[in-house]
Amino acid sequence: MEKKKPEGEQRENSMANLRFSDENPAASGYGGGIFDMATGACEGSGGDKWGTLGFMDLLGIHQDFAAPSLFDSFQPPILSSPPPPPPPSSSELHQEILHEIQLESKQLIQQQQQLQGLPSPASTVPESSEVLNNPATPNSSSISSSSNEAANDEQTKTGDDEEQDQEKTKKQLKPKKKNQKRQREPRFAFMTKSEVDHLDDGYRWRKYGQKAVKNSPYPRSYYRCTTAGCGVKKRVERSSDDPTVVVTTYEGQHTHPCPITPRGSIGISPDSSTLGAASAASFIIPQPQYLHQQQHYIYTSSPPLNITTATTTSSSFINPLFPAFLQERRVAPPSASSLRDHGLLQDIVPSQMRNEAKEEQ
DNA sequence: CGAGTTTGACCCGCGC
DNA sequence: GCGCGGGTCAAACTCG
Repeated sequence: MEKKKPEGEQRENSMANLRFSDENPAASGYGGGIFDMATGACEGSGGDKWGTLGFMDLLGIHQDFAAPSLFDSFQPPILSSPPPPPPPSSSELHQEILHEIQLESKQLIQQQQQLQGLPSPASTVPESSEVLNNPATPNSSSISSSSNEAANDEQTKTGDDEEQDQEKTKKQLKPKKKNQKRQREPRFAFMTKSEVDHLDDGYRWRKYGQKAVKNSPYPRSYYRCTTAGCGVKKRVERSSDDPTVVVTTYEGQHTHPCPITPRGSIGISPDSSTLGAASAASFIIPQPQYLHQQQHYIYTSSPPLNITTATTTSSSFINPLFPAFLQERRVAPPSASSLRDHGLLQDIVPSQMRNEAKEEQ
């Protein structure tokens, strides 16, 4: 069995050059920007709005949880028009991300169309978000998580299942209801220029799988938050185009304060029930130990945020998926108009960054 | 001994 | 319908 490098050794360079990108900026009005930790300056579209923020600020030192009313203002991913095709010059990694974005957007839209008539602003929050944001309300109709499915299975499993059970023991079957699509939870992805695969974000993760990634020599690792009741997952993979870039995708929201960060409770109501009920932005990325390093960010989110105007008031924009360290400072998205003029990928990855990636190859 | 990792097998969704 | 690839499970294993 292969031995991992000591964690401490890995962390030394962790999160150097973080990048965040919106997974569907075309729909959300969000675009990428590179945040330079060393200078505090921001590059790329909308960078000026980032420029005044320090990294510690971004990481949510001044966290205050969003009130439900703020969440109500969150717009669902409704695309008025199909997203533009990715530019032909896109890297494979970015194309993959885009593909995922588009798929998820499509699925979410379909779900909304099916499950909702005329969505009101409050009800248009993607149901997948409700799942996450309401962990304490198992009666929520939107919940289709495995626990609920398991409960359903328990109820539906009776007589003729006994024979099947024997087969299942061998097949590791975890029967799922047909016609009940497995819902994808909201995602937040970011790219990290780092030598370390698994970034220490302060939460405790347990690796539950690893898969080889097609067209990439680097495997993708799957992690789950080890905190009981917290179903947050994250995928970590290294870009095949630029091995120095690690793509970390978070899925779900933490329902608990950061367990290992001394200041993990900063701004976080210790009452997790409050978080759940209010769909509070519990996606807290704590203060890592490597803040002194120069870091670049591109933020991403999924499902996409439908920021319909470029001037979406940063104070009212609270996405339950969006990391609190970005929300808390009301980080305003870059100009949406600048995003619509380009392909999705260009929105996700600022041109400068893409140039960087090319140069590095 | 508990927690975390590895790894092969399995399930499922999607594209062809 | 089939194959592929992504995602997950769980037994075996390692480590502290």
